[in-house]
Amino acid sequence: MYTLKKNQKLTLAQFAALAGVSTSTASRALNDNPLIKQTTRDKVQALAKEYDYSVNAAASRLRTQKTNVIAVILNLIDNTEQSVADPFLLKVVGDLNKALNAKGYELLLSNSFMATDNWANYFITSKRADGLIIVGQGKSTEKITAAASTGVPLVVWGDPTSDTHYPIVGGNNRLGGYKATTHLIAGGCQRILFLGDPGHAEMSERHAGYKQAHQDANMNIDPALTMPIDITSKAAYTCINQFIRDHGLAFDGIVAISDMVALGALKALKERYVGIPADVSIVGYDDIALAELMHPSLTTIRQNTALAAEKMVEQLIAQFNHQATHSVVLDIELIERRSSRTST
Amino acid sequence: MYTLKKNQKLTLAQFAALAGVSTSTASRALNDNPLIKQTTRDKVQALAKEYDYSVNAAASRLRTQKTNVIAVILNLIDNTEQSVADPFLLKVVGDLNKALNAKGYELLLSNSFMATDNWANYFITSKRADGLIIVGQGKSTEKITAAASTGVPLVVWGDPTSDTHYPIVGGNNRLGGYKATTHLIAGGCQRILFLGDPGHAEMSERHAGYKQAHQDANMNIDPALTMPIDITSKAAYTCINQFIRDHGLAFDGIVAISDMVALGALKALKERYVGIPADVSIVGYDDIALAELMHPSLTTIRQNTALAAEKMVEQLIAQFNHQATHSVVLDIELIERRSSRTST
DNA sequence: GATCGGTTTGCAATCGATTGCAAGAAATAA
DNA sequence: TTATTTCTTGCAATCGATTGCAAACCGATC
Repeated sequence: MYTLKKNQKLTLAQFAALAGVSTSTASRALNDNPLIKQTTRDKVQALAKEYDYSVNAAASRLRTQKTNVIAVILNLIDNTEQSVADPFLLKVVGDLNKALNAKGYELLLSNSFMATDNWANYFITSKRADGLIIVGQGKSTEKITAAASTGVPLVVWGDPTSDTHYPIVGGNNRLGGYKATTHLIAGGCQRILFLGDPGHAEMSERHAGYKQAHQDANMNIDPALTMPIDITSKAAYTCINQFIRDHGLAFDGIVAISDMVALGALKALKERYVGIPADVSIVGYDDIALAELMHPSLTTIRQNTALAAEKMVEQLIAQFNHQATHSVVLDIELIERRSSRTST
Repeated sequence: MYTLKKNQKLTLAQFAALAGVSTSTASRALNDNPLIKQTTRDKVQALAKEYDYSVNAAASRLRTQKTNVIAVILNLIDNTEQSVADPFLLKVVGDLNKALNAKGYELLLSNSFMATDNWANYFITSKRADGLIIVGQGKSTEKITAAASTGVPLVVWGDPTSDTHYPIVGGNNRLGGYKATTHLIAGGCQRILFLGDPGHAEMSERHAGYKQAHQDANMNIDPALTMPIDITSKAAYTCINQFIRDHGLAFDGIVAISDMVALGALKALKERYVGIPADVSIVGYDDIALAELMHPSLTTIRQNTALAAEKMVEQLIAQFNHQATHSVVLDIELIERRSSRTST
């Protein structure tokens, strides 16, 4: 008994012998196949626990052509260092992990720097995973389009209004940009900086919302206030410093493309003793855990990543079942905190 | 030609036929086996690219009994919500991803909540991964010990001074606690709070450093100043508020167990208009990206996670090669910023 | 032209679980 | 008792790549 437990490499055949059944019965019993009598199933499953037997995943995957693994690819923006350190991205990964596990899938983590260029080939054809979840559209969507065109099941976190043949899950970016800007305008801001690169799909939508908000308020839009920077706090910090050096404090509000960007801006302003929100109001994006901890706490647009993760998994599974899929736009929410003046 | 490319499911046999060689030659050529003539290898590899052929990982794993996958388990502290959102943990994951990829391994992400209780069995025996990297010792090390006792290759991120049969990689926690505390004492602090639960291995070491620093400075240690809280900013926030309500501002320094904890404390203090560092100095731990962005920027103990990740992978690979392994203590570094008074 | 040494290639068994099909057991009907 | 139906179970082929061993090949030497 004991020695058997120690013997790690129980094979299904050996285990079936122990249980006194054939391999087919053993296999079916372990998979709770109703073809097998309930009492037999119970007995076999109990024995499996006792002997620490578990199915060889490699063999099973070879035979069934299913891996129950989903590859999650962090599609970082190429040259920049938005990097794997971005708390928001990692939060998404954490939520995906939870959502996938809930559906019985495992999560294989990759980023766009490693792996090959041919995602479909590397992950799917070679049977490493059953589907792809790509976090971020990057600046170009070439690789994504290429993968999708091979018919590989995939879902993207990005801007859901993009017109694509694959489903995209994301927040309502235009509304987010709109709400953020409107909130600042309501608080009395006249000249609002937009910190983020509109060349990127999601950012472009937010920028559209930013412009819309100006129009609706009959304010004209100064293109010089749109700063196309990388999505990092450092870029924001540098940008604000540079801007003030060049033009003085020629703004009274900031719409930042992420909380990290907002924090970088905040730091630059504080160092110059600019009052927040007295002199400049700031709105971030994402609502990462730290937004609330800042001083002043950061007004921001919250994205519901847990729900997003569920939706992504849902859309992916739909593809496995050959059901129709569609992009999903998630509601966003303005979280008012202390970094912005309240409407008067 | 074109139709062939579209036909996704090329098998090695079919591919070999295309290339005009046997499966064995094809297989060897793809693996750069020197048995095969160089020109043949080149030809086969070129063809593989052209036809988008890649080996079926499931079949390969079944045959070779190697997966080239490492399972990374976030060993969260059970009841609390240190959660997958902790930036430090996720930073470690990001670094591990990089270090593993560099050595040709893929990263399967799990956390202690999912999966089964029997890690060795679930991941290794069932051939899902070749080894385990466990991030965090949790509050009990039962599962780890159980897994290690089966002889499974594993490495732990935790307190390397723990006496174990498996290698642990981690920072010099005692020195970290010591340096943090000494720094505060040098800055004139008299009553220093310790925010973190000494019941946890790493924390216990840091606490030992904290005590040592007091002794070396001939200061006595007030046990009432040690606050055994969860590793979350929220717990810290609550704790500080409670403490001040009960005892007033009966401290002038804080050693926090993580930057997140420090930030929670910081928030509570700022809300009460306590001057940082004028009234209270704070030192965090980890040096997450946000430490620098805080206002005041956070003095903290930096852990070199990138190096740690490399060391962990190294120790794991050593086990694959049946070489001796050992725990690794990494240097830590005090990063002086603005949340603490400088030595006078 | 036969033989030898060395290089290059191919045959066929193997890894372990799954599953279509068919046989065996049990239960019911005639 | 035998025929028929309904449950259960088992046989054996299959998934696709790898690799020990042996065969084929090449040029050179005797």
